[in-house]
Amino acid sequence: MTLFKALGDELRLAATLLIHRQGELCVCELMAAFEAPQPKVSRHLASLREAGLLETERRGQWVYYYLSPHLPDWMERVLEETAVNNPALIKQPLARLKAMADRPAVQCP
Amino acid sequence: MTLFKALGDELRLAATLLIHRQGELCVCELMAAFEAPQPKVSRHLASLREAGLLETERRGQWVYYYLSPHLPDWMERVLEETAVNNPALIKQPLARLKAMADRPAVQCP
DNA sequence: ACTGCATATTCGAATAAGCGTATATATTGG
DNA sequence: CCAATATATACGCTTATTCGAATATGCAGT
Repeated sequence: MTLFKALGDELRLAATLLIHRQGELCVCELMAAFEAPQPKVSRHLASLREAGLLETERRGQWVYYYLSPHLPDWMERVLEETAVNNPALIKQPLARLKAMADRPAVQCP
Repeated sequence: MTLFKALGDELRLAATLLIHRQGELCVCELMAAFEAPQPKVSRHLASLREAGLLETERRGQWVYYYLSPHLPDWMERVLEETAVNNPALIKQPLARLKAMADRPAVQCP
């Protein structure tokens, strides 16, 4: 049961929720959303991946993180409950993400 | 969002689920269930209480811990999901609890 | 091959968590 | 008041986490 330890850090929790909300995000987008230095973001994403929560796909120079499709249903429900009931956790990061300039590969402009 | 940090420790998570399952438990029952020393149990329970997950009621020499009635519904659902999908977490503690001798104030013998 | 950008990793330092032992507090029953 | 039991807290120590700075890797374009 490493789920809760993984979500026990504020940045990791918010990043997970933001990724859940957005489908997928690359490191530089998360840096912008959380105004956090690159190694910090990278490290936390790595531990989320090691915990089995996230998976990655390299696309050009960017590495995209998304929720693991192998996540047990109950864990997805936990994330969903958390997201629905704590919108404040990602409100600002979401705003900064939308305001981000030179965002790579935005799906719907 | 201190919920996940509180549940990030294995003993705290299992104790919370056991209390959720049993309604309420005193410190010595949890010591027996987890075969853990008293200060350890006491400290973890204190941090769960500080996190708002548990409340206490002294009854004679015993202090009973139970899920806070003020827990937001979504947190209760998270606990429920976790309990239902991770029965192994409390299986042995539950067995030891039932096998416990001189258990104080058992509701239904 | 070289440069620039994105990401990952390493390193040492700082901080926080957790533990066991010892001690303090509360309650009960003499 | 005293002894016994249950629980809480304080202390020092060990181990984990987290961090920033520096460095390494990987890909793209020239």
